[in-house]
Amino acid sequence: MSRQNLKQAGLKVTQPRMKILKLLEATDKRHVTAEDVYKMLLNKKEDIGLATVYRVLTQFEAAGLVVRHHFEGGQAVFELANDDHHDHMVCLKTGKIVEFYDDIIEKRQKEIAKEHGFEITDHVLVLYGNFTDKK
Amino acid sequence: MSRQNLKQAGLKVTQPRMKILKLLEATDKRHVTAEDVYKMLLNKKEDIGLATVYRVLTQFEAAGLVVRHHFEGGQAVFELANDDHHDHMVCLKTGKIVEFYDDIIEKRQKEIAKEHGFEITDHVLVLYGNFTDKK
DNA sequence: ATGTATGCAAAACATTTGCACCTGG
DNA sequence: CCAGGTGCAAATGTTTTGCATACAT
Repeated sequence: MSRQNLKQAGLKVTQPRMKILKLLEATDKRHVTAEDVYKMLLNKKEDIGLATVYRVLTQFEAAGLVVRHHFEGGQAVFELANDDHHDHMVCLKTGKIVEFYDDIIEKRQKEIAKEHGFEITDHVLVLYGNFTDKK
Repeated sequence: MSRQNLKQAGLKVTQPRMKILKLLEATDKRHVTAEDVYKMLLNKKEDIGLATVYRVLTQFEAAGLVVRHHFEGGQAVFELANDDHHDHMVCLKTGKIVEFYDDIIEKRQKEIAKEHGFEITDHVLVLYGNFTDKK
């Protein structure tokens, strides 16, 4: 439950933090910008400043509750962190984002890093393009 | 030769464009920010505005002469485009960037895209971490 | 000549920060 | 009560733009 997540993260359970976390859990958009969150809160008549949204999301990121991505286009997008790692496919036309995970790629990355005496702390794999199928 | 590249790209051969292109070809740093370019030009007593550097780099990108990357940390970095695609390994401590290419990963990306009815126009794979070896 | 490029300063963005006030435990 | 959190406005850092001037063809 949200309240627990915040406490575990060592964050005081305040209204803004609770509201933002719940919103992230409730929304059907897995990937949102700080501005998105801010506007969604405005629509709900919640009175939270944009600066606070940024601060809270940054704290959530530090706590591992959310992941911040820098896809194309200035704004960073945040997604609720779920246990498993995954990469992204971003449609340049519609903005649609699909997540995927591939063991072969993950394994090769580790091998390649080792070959270069490199220790991976994180990685980003994003495919940009567009969906061609019916739907 | 630089002059040709510009003409082929449909860009008028002006001093700023020539100087920036030559600088990119001459420097040993493959990855530079707009600010880097601007400062390098200042050091050479070339009088080119930062705005022009941005404009020119953006045109070069559109022309396929350079590639723009958004690694961690606000600024975009540009690299001279050479025929072959490659991915990057970025050291979070030193900023060192190593390029690599792996057929297995490239192939899997295409397969995965196909599985999702997705047409890749571009992709980004960056490993963040740090080099552990001697050097 | 003449349409395009440039330089400068100002604007535009996304994000961060300073500070007085509010709030959770 | 009191450290920490919040809102607002102002600051920041990067990139873009408007406009008068300069340049390439």
